[in-house]
Parts: sequence; structure tokens; C-alpha cells
Amino acid sequence: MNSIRKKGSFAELDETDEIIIKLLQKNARLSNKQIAAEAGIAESTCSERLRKLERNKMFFGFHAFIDSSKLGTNIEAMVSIKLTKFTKEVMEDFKSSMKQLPEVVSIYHMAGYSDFLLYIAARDKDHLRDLIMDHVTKDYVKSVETSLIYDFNFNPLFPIYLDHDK
Amino acid sequence: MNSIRKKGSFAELDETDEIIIKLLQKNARLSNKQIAAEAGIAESTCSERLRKLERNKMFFGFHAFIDSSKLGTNIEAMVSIKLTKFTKEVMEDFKSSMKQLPEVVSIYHMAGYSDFLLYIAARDKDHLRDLIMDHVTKDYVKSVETSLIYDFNFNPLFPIYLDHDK
DNA sequence: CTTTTTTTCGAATACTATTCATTGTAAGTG
DNA sequence: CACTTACAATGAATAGTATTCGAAAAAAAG
Repeated sequence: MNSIRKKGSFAELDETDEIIIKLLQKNARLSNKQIAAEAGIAESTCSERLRKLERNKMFFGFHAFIDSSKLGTNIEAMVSIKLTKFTKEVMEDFKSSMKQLPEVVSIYHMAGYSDFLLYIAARDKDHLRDLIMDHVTKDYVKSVETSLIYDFNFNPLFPIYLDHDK
Repeated sequence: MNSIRKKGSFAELDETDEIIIKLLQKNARLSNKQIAAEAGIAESTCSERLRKLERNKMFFGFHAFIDSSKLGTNIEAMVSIKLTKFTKEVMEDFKSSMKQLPEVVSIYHMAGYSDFLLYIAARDKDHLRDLIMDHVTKDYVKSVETSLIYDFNFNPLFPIYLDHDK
């Protein structure tokens, strides 16, 4: 025990855990009974394993994905940001202000061409413009480049790269 | 009845529906009882409303978000793609091939600087390089620009822009 | 091989979801 | 503004699901 692989990072995850994780990636509202049946284990075992996975902070969360067209969102954009300063303080300040904006769905902190990518969902083009001008642009923001998103696609099965070598 | 607003798009969503949706955006594994308590309605009413929301295809799905560091993913990248052709066939071909790759977590179809943005989660840099060269680059792909992602942040409360004017 | 620890299991109990008859509320009609 | 009709909400009863717990099995440690 206590190998580097087992210390907090991945590990102690067996094939059954992987099945449980994949099932919940696909459908987070599955009942314990359904998961147990698909994994081929007893219900009590299944709920115990689930509790253990949660204790080990395997899950960041379980979220409903909504049809945005039914929520009044009519425009989605990717906004590419370059900053003038690269201190940790500035980076963190920008990130935490962006987290506060409900319109900002995803924040990618990048290395390369831009410093941040923001996935923004707005009511309409006026709302988008006002949001960017009033809340995204800051004195330490060097450039802002907005691109329209035609279509967004999410794969719930975030890949799992574990070798069950034993 | 039968106004444009009510036909399939948003509508007939009241404040209680909004509460239910927001609760499930934050935590998709909430029990019906918990949702009912927070929304201040009877359990039977709550499960009926939930069934109705599902019937109206309000939810794309409910997904577990996993701590990627525990799954053997050591590198995440945003890959910006430009194509040589812009026919619907080429676009759709590219999109559907990308959907097949488990490493591709999100696909953004864009208007503007690039045609597609791909959020990719890979084991390591070799895996990333091989994946891009072997499966992302196609004969109709003009350019590929890869940027490392330091950090990704997701806001589960996708914004809701409905006016409950009545 | 024996001991200790951990994991699994199923039956019992505790809890939760759904059904359904009833009541209440809002919208359509003369 | 009564009256009708349709729809939504309620709680009690039933059906179904989750958790607890003692026993047994399996895995790890000595």
C-alpha cells in the first residue's frame, strides 16, 4: 500500500467502479437499484461503493443539461481574451470575476494564443455586447475576440485512462 | 393558447419549474422529496412536474462530472480547426467523426476565426499528438492549432432568460 | 497456513416515489 | 357574473427503493 499511484490520484478503482462511473456519466439520475443491476452487484454493495467514490471526491458534481433554446438563450459565443499582465493575482482576479457572471458557462484558462476562452450564453446580441463591454473587459485586458457558436456538443463519457494491470 | 411563444420553444415554464430546473442543474441526484421540499410543493406534484418537464424535452441529460486527474487524464487541450471546404456535407462529416472519438469532450462549431474548437482530454502529450495526427487531421482540414488548457471551469447554472410577464 | 481486515451479500427495516380519489383553481362560455 | 369544463395540487395509501446490519466470503497481512 501507499504507492504513488494509490496516494489520492487515481487507483484502487476497479472495473466495477469504472462501470458505476460510466453509468453516472451517461445518466446521473439512475437509481442505486438500476446501477447495481447493470454492474451485477448487490444493491447494498452498490450504495456502499457509491458512498466510497463520493468520499474519495471522485465526482465534482451531477448536473442537468438543459435545452438552451427553451430557456431564452438565443446567442452563444466563445470569447478569446488576452491579458496585459501575467501575475497570479491578475489571473485569479479575472477568473473569479468571470465565475461570478451567470452568462459565463465555461472558463478555459489557456497556454498559447489566448489566455482565456469564455463560453458565454446570452439573450441576444445586445445583451452579449453589453456583457462583454461592461463586465468582461477590464483594465488589464489587452484584447477581446468574439466568435459566434453555431452548435455545441458535449460528450458525457469523459475518457477514463486507467490500466487495471494488477 | 397556441401563441408562437408557447409552440415548443420556451413557455409554460413558471417560477416553480425554474426552481426545479435550477436545483437539478446544481445537483442532478437530488431526490424528488428534496426537490419538493425546496420548491415548497407536494411530492406528488413535484414528480408530476418533473415528468412533464422530461416529456417536453427540457433536459438533454443528467451527467456526472468526474475529477479528471483521478482518471489518468494528464493533458487537456483546445484544438482550433480550419477547413478548406464549407459544404454542409464536409461540416457534418467532420463533426460526426469527432463525436466518435472518446477523447473529444466538447465540440464547438464556430463562426469566425476558426471553424471548430475541440476540447480534448488525453493521457499524455504523445497520445494527444497521435490522436490529432491520426484522427483529427483530414484531407479537408486546412489548419490545426493546439493550445494547452491549464484549467477548466464549468458553471452548472446555465442561465435562464424567461420573462414571467403573464 | 493462520489471523486480521475488508468486502460482499441478503433479509429486515427505514425511507421515498407513485397512484389515485378528492378538492381547489384558473380559463373558456353563454 | 354564474356556470361549465379542464387542469393542477393535495395527502393518504400502496408500491417501490435505499440503508442498515449480522453473517459469510474474499483478500491482504503476518
